[in-house]
This record gives sequence, C-alpha cells and structure tokens, in this order.
Amino acid sequence: MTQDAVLYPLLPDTNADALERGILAQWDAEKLFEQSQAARANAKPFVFFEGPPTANGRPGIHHVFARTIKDLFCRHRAMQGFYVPRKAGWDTHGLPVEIEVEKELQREEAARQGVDPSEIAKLGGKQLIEQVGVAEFNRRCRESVWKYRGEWEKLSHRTAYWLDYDNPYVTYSHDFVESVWWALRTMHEKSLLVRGHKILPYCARCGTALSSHEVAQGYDDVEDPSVYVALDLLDADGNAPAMRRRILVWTTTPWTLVSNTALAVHPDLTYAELRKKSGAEFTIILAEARVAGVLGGDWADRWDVIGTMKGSDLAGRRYRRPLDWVEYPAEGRHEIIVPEEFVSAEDGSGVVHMAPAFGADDYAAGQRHGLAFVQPVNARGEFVEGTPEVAGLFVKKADARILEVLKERDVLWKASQFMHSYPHCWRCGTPLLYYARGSWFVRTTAMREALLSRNAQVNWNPSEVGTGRFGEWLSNNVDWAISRDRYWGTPLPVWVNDEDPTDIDVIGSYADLAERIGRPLPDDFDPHKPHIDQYTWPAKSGTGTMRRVPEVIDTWFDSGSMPFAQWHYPFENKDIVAAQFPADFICEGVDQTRGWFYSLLAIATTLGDALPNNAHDSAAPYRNVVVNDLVLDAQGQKMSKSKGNVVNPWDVMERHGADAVRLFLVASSQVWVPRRFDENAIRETAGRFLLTFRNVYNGIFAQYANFGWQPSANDPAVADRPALDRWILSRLTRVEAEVNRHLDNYDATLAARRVMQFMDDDVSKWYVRQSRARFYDIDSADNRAAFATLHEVLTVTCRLLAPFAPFITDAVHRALTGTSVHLAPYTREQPTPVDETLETAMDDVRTLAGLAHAARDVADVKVRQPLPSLQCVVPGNVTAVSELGALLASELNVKQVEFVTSTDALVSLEAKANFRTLGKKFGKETPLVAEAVAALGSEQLRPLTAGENITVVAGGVERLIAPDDVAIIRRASGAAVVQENGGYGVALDPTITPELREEGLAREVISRVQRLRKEAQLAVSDRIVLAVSGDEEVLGAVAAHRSRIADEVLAARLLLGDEVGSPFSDNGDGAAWTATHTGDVDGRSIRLALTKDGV
RNA sequence: GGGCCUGUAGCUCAGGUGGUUAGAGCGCACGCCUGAUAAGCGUGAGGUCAGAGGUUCAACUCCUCUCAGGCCCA
Repeated sequence: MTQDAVLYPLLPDTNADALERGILAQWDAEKLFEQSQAARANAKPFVFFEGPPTANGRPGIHHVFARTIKDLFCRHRAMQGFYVPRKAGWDTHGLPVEIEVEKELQREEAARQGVDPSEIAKLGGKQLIEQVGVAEFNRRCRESVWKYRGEWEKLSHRTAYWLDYDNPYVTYSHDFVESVWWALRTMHEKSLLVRGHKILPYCARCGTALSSHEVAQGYDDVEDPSVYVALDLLDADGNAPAMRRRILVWTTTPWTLVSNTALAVHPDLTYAELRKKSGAEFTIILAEARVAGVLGGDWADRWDVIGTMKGSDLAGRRYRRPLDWVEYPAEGRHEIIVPEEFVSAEDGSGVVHMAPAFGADDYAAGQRHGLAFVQPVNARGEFVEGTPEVAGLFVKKADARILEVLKERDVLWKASQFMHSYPHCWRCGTPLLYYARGSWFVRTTAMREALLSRNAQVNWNPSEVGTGRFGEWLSNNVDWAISRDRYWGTPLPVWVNDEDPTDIDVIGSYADLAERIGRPLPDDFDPHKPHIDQYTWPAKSGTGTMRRVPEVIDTWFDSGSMPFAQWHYPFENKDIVAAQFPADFICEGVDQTRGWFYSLLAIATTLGDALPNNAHDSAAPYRNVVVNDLVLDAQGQKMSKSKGNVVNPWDVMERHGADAVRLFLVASSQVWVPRRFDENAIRETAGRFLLTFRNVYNGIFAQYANFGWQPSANDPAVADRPALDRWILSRLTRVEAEVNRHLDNYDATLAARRVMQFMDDDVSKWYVRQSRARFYDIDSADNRAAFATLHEVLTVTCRLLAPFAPFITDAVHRALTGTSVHLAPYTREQPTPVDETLETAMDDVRTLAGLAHAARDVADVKVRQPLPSLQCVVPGNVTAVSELGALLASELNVKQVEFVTSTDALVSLEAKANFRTLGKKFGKETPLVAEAVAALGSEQLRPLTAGENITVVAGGVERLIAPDDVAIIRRASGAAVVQENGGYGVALDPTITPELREEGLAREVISRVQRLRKEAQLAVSDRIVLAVSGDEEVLGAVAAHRSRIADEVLAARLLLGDEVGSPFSDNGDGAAWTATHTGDVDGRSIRLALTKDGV
C-alpha cells in the first residue's frame, strides 16, 4: 500500500456528532442546498408547503420528527429530479403569542406592586393589556415571536432539514396580511363571509371568550346542582288537560331555565308515562331507560306504567315553561318539544331543556327549529335589570333563589348536588359560561359538499385520518367563526357604518383602503391594531362614519392562506402561484386535523377559482398528506414540562448524531403511530445499523481497495462475475425499486426498513462474509469483480439511504465517487436485471447453511475442522441451487456437497395438507382428508411428484388428491446428523479421517498465527518469519500443509520443529522473536513464534 | 359522552384477500470466527396473538361486546 495515494479516504474515527458537524461545515461552505436547488431549477416542480411553526416556543424532539419526514420526502423527490421549492414560514399571530406577553406583563406588574404574579393574573388579561396600551402590547408580541427563531434555525440546520430560511413567509408582514385581506374580501363578495352568533366559552370576569386550548387548561372537578323539574304538557290548543301530564327535565344549570324556550327528546328513544299507585292526580313522562335511575330501583312498588311512546311522538307537543320572568320575542317558536339526535338516555331523564343563548347544542337546535332566542344575561354574567327576583346576580349565584321559586311553583321534582368536570377560566378561576356572542363566520357549511369531494381526492397517509377523523369532522362541519376579541392578529378588514349596521365595506387591499380614505397610506402604515383603527371615512349614504370592527381573525386563517399569501398573491407572483398550487405534499401532526389541514382546505375551497388551478371540482390544496403522531417518552407517557420527561433534541443529537435519530424516528414504527422515544433503542437499532454500514465501507471496502483498486475497464462485466456478485446485484436492483416505490407511496417506514434490512442481512451478513477472502488477493479478476460489485452496492445504497441519513451517506458517497449524494439521482437508469432463479437458489443455500450449522452444533464439531460431506434436500429447483454448492462447501467447511432428489434412497417423502385447496373441495371433511394425506408413505406419494393425481380413503370414501392439494416434504434419512425444516434438509457426515484431522490442525495453526500477528501489531501486508514447534501430530499437520500455511500467514520462511533452533528454549527466552505463543490444541501442545521478515 | 388509533416473545415491531410448527431485530443463553476486531457470524430458549362471545371445516386475521393505553372533540 502506498501511503501517498489514498484512493478511498477512511471515515474519521470520531463520534457521529463530530462527523456530522464536519459534513455540515462542508455543506455550508459549498452552499450545497443552493446548489441542489439550482441544479433542478428548470425541472418539473414537486410542490411542498411548509406548515409554519410559532417561533415563540423552543423546538422539541417532536419537531425533529415532523421535520425529518418532511425533509426526507423532499430529498427523495429532489433526487428523482424534481424541483422541490422549500420556502420556510413563521406563524406569528395569535393567542399563544399574546399569552406569552401577557405573562411577562403580569410578572412585571407583580414586581412593581411587590405581589405574587398569580394575584395579577386574577385581574383578567384585558385590563392589564389596556393598561399598557394595545400599541405597546402588539409591539412586544411582534418581538416575542422571534424569541426562539435562532434556535429553530439552528436545530433545522443541525438535523439537515433543508429549507429556505433566507426568504421565509411571515404571517404578520404587510404583504401577507394584504393577501389575507384579499381572501376575506373575495369571500365576502361570494357572500361567504357573514355576521352571526356563536356559543363560546366565556369568562364573565375577564370579559373575554376563551379558545379551546385555553378551556382545556382549566377543567376542574366541581359540585354543581343536579335538578329535575316536572313541566306540564299542554293540549294542542295550549290548555292544560284535565289530568295533569308532566314531563321530567334534567339540568345542571338551573339559571338557564330562565331562558328556556324548548325541550329536546331523542326521536328514537322510548319514553314511559307513569302514574303513582296512590293518589293519582298526575302522570309523569321520562325516558324508559331512566325510570329506575330517577325514581329509584323500587319504583315499581310505587308507580304503574300506563303507556309508552317514541320521542318522535312527543315532538311538536307544547308545554309550560318553568319560569315566566322574561318576555319571549315576537320571532321564534317557544315552549315546544323538538327531536334532537344529541339527546341521550345515559343520565338525566332523556329530556333536555333548551336555552339557545347558553349552549352549543341548544343554539344549534335553535337554528334548526327556529326557536326563540332569550338572553337576559349581560357581559358581566349577571341577570339584566328588570329580571324578577335575580336581577344583578351573577348567574351561578342565582341558582339557589331560582330553586326556591321552582319549589314554590311546584315544578321542582328533585334537586341534589353532583361532582363533574367543568371548565374554568385559566386566568382567574371563574366558571366559564357558554354564551352566545356576535361573531364573523366563513360559511363553510355552504361548501360542505365541495369540502367533502375535495377531501376525497386527497391521498391521506394513513387513510383513516382522511375518511375518519377529518372526514367525520367535515361532514359535521359548522361555520368557521373567524373573529377573535383579541389584539395581536390580522385585523378583520370589515368597516361598518356606525349609523347603519347593514352598511358593510370589506377592504381587500391597501390600495382600496387608500382610495376610501382619499389619500395615500403613510410610510409607517401598519395594518395591525391600534394603528389600523384610526382609518375611518364617511359612509356613501351621507349618514354615519365607516369604522373598522374591533376584532382580529383566527390565526389559523393566516396559516391556511399561506399557499397564496406566502407569495403576496394576487398582488405579485401570479406565475409562481400558478406553478406551485396546489401542493403535492404536506406533512404535519395529527393535532393539525382541525387546524392547518382544515384551514388550508376550507380557504381554498371557499376561494374557488379566485386561485389558479382551483375551479369548483378541483382537488384539495394538497394532493398527498403524511400525518405523524406524537413522540412519547420511553415509558409511553406524553412528554410534558410538568412531568420533566421532555427530551432535549440537542442532547440526543450530541449522543447519537442526527442520522441515527432520524433513522430511528422513521424506522421504528409507522409515523402515524405514537412512538416511544427511547435512547437505548436508538443505539440498538439505528446506531448499530449505521455502525455496520460504516464498517462495510471503512473496514472492508476502503481498507482493501486502497491497495490499488479503482473502477476501470479491467473489471469483469457483470455477467462474467461469480454467482455471489450477480446475486447481490440482483438484490440491489430489487431493493432499489422497492424503496423507491415505498417512498413514492409516502411510506417512509417500509422504505427505511427495506434498505436497512438489505444492508444488514444481504450485504453484511452474507455478501461480505462470503467474499472476504476475495478482497485480500489484490488484482485478480475475482478480486476486481468483488470490488466493482461492492462499490456499486455501496454507492447505490448511499443514494437509497440519503433521504433518511443524509450525513454518513454523503461522506461515503463522496469517498466512493467524489460527488455529493445529494446531487445524485435516486435510482439508476440501467440497473442490473433481477435474476429471480439465482435469488431463490441463494435463499435455499442460506436456509441449508443454517441447518448445516445446526447439524455441526449437534455433532459438536467446530467449523474449523473440515468434514467429508453434506447432503442437501431442497423443495424446489435442485439444478439452480447446486450451482451454489461451492459456496455451501466453504461456508460449512465440508469437502463435498451433494444435492439429493426424491428418487434417492436417502430421501423419504411425506405429505402435508394444503388446507387452502382442500378446504374448498371438502369443506367439513377437510380435517379427515388432511389426516389421511399425512398418513401416506413415500411410495404412495411418488405419483404426485410426477404431477399425477392419487386417491386416498378418508371417512370411508375415496377422495381424489391433486398435486396442488399437498406439499411434499423430502426428508434426508441417512445415518449422518440430520437437520430439517419446512422441506429443507441436510445430512452431515461427521467422520473425521486422519487427513481431515491434519487439515483441521493446520487451520488451527493458521488461526493462531493470525491472532499472533495481530497481537504483534503487524500490518496486514507485513511478511514474517514463523517458527512452529510442539506435539508430533501438530508438526505433522504443519508439514503436510506447509506451503498453504506459509501462504496464508505471509510467512517468508517457516521453521518447523528442529529447524527452529535454540531461541525456542523452554526457559521462555523469546527475545529474538517479536511474538510467541504457547498453548495446546485438544491436548496436543503447540508453540509459535514469529518476527517481521527482513528486520 | 362521541370519533379515530393502538394492544402479537423481556423490549421495539412484521404478520395481502381467514388455511394448521405465529416471524424479525434487540436483549438473553450457548457457540463460532479471529485480516470489519471497543467489530463480524451461527444456533437456541422465550408467545393461551389484551379478554369474552359469535360466524366458519378453519380466526392473530371477519363480527359483537368488555378491558387497558393514546389522540382529537364535546
């Protein structure tokens, strides 16, 4: 080996972290990402949309997960030759940002006042914000958004998530906001942006509605009233009937009874009418299933059932409301029973009281049935002036008084308390009210069919999300309430005449705004609150002023607008959007189902042909979605700050490297299954695999190829290479196609596993192991074939693996070819054809090798000891397998391998039933026939091997058995050591002749000399002088195999026995030798000594 | 309360259209190899397929229910 000409640099002997950081530095210096983009700039685009993260929180390991998936598909498609634009984006508006800043304000205020921050929190957020001013608050929000930007970018960089961070879209930017305004204006033109009511969880103390995730933070177990009232049913004419009939109604919020307008029953439930056995002055009606629950287990002692009816029979009946404190408005029906599917007989009475102003179900039912809307509660949660008995009382506080009145009026059936989980304000602990509020809506219900049909065109991975979670939600879709009573968000661009609320102007661009106010917008124009609210103008009608509504919009509307807003469409870049809409691929977590996945679809569907390639019956804004699930800790628990089990991605990266982490995350289970993040598992799976991969390159290929091989015309053509080479190349072609197909199908897990399995099982365990000797003998044709083959295998494997483990594959690919793997094509244009027969034969050989090893184990003979013969039985094509006999012979160290067929005396036949075909023919008789078949002997079975039918008697009847109906098993039946499994069998002859004993000893000597060379730290190419002494038998063996031993251990001179001379004295004086060894082989003594030749 | 997912060896996971020794890797035990060596390889022991019913000649696989875990929504 000439040290000055290293053909294949070895990977540095550092840990993965250091290796990867070195590669990153190289990529940065070369601008490899930019290069890879530029190289494909004119190719067909594969469009990827990046779902924007909020940068005001630290990125965690779950972000590494999602980003790995995004990155690997983008890399794959780029390697396939597509242009894959990857514009970064930041989600910058919304409640999480506000909450962060609010908490800061609370801490500052608490410090100023010298109190605990929780005291300040009780005040309610809005007060504090308005104290510092909206301008200052929003300024701080804008700043807060970027708090962790640097860390996001650094982590993306470290994990090799290739994304264009130089030109990101930012949802608060002027351009982005203007595009969002355009979208809202467009929706308004289509009458799809409207004003209405929505029931929202509302904190009366803070004066604000809460978002769902705020609500989720505040669930608490509390004791609430459980109240049954018995209301009088009325006749069709509205009068009370002669015999009172009372319907039982359950509620946990007695204060809402003031606003009752209807009762709901389930149309399919059975309701029972009962009369008391004594003093029957009235009857009561409730769900049959709840009779025992409400009246007690012994109800039958006191009540008679006098009739039953369906809920649908009750629907339409009138009743008298429990309290008549508020006037019903002129519009809307009231005091009527309506059928509703949401009513259940799980608890209560199966009859639900409806107050449309105070519950989502109630409101929806109100809409469906045209019910009256009664709202006697103000924004502070108090009953309004003029309400009898309870005016000015906070609603929850009014419960007690209301119960008293109900009792006085004889409508209270029974009242108790019960524990349940109820949401409270996370800031101040006040119980939330479900409260009807004015709100702006996108009328997505008008688009339901279109949403569903577009969704049906999406390739969801996994498909259940599309049909199940997301599809279900779409079919129960309600209008999207997009307005928020908050501060930091895209302002709703709706101006309303302060004198005439029906006079509405929705502004769709800054130019329009300038036009309305009659002057250009100032240089420091800011579309955010409070700046934007100074713009007003006189109404066209001449009366009133146009003023913007106070709300901002749901931040999901921002992110859902990114397909066009990231390009400031339609004000700029129409051509880009035309080319890059819709997306071919997006990927996010399951939690985005109702988030980004929905907002993208809803906005694109609503905008319709206002976007390019988006006419009415187009596909969704994304064609393929990969949904990933959570990353749990090693125990399967959700990671959370409070549990302290959050994994810091930087620590993990440092210990294992990004390649191992990426590979683990993708390969450990399907990405849409929650995965446990276990560092031991990373080490044992991905880490071990990468080590093997590295060893095959460093330890086998590079080490020996550096003796002088490189690709050349002297390498034998594939057809001329040994079967082993042709086999691994055939495997390679198959794997290449399969992996590519899996990635095309968005199955990253199967793809990763396939490459890993190939590398481990086929390349390392079999190809390299069987080929090792071929790499030593540099420059022979066989050697060239082996190197050329392994070079090809490694190069292609690097490419297949590059999307998953972009670092080590790049290092190895560069070492092999001089170019980056990330600029290489994913698959070869002309792969070696697959050789099916050869692959099957090799499978057979590997199975036989396993059996033969087992046989050696049983015979208790080491592999080093040659044995005379091995007989093999295979179920299939004997000719093909026997070509690989030499391989088996060397693997098992036997002199002769024979393949025997069913005609041999050594083989007996047995039959096993093929239930698949027998079942069809014989049905219930199948087990009988199977038994009869199994009892057949060799002779009876022979015709089947020749393709002829036979008959058997089963259950007293003759049955015709075709060759397909049974599997014939050949069994080796010699006197030798036999192992068999599933039609494969071996018979190993364990006889050790004196000659074989000699050869075994010789191999033993070789083995010990090699070990000694290693101990002496000789280079693999160093020549030695070797001395052997010891037992007679040992010396005889060495003498018999003298030249072979000298050859294998590179001994220039071999001194045997007496030739050794004095230095080998018993006093252990080996000073003249570099290394010596004294031991015994099966009781025969042996002494070895060696020194480097020519020293 | 509703929807969806998951439950197979100690651990992590495979197991088209139901077919009779239920597979792999890791770990473990035993062994091999000793020119990939803080590597490589083989063999083996581990499972009433969460539980209970049902359909079927035949159920890990299909149906129903129950239990446990997870996510989303109320």
